[in-house]
Amino acid sequence: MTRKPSSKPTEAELAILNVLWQSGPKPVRDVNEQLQAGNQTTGYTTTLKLLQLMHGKGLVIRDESERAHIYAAAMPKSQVEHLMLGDLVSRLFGGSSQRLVMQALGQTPPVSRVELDEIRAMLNQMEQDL
Amino acid sequence: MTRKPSSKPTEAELAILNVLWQSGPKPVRDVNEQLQAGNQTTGYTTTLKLLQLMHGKGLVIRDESERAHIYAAAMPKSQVEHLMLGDLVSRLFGGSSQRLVMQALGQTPPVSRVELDEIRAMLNQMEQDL
DNA sequence: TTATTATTACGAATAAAATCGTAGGTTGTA
DNA sequence: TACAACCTACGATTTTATTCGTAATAATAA
Repeated sequence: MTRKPSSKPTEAELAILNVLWQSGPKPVRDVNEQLQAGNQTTGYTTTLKLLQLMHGKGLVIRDESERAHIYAAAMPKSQVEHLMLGDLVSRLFGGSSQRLVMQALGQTPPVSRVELDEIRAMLNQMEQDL
Repeated sequence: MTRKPSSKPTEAELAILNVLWQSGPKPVRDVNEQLQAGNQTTGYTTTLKLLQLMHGKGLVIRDESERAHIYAAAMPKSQVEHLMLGDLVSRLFGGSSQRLVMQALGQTPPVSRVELDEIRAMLNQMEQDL
């Protein structure tokens, strides 16, 4: 199996991916425990099943060399961020990522002066590359 | 009925809200037709049912004074944008809207020089209010 | 009036996502 | 060996979202 992942992960799948991105490759048990930490109440076999489904979809890869399979995210987090931002931009912001950015900047809590400067730096960089 | 909407709309619900935001209050038939325009293939009663469910959730309001009820979005688009951005920020960007903004700026296609300036203006404005 | 058409309400079918229980097998340990 | 703990696989259930068909009624036209 292991198809190429073209569509965005579901909610439960994203929660799992977050664990894998944060902690690196892990067996099911560890993934499940870390989910509990985030006040989830997911049974072990639920997490297992989800990981198996995600493997089928190509969202995760796994090392089966040991009895307890080790799962890892198939895509870097930035790629899923890109996917999901693109989705939101097209479904809610009429395809304009600028509009998304403007709206996001207006969110509470406001970003700090330092963060504003970092964003400015990025804008300048982008203008260079333009 | 008509509870306060606290959670984000589903995909199909968002498609309907987009129509209502764009065209203003409309009867079911018009909403359905505009959905078709966006290469959907949704039966009339499907749209009707969705609108009824959305009404129950408080996502839309309706004027029942005429036989054909007139539906309207219950929230301004900006509020749903806020809701959904907040959701994405917390689920994928560790609560940092700055990270979301930076990632969004890196998206293709890149924003234009004019848009960059508009974003800069917004940053300056935000710094004022800080 | 009668027939056609439009509209709501709503049950029910279908689809997608998430959850769980159990069977079957491996490993570790007394 | 025998028992307990652990693991995968996977069917089945539950929950949520989406879609559709039909009945009841109102408006409209012939």
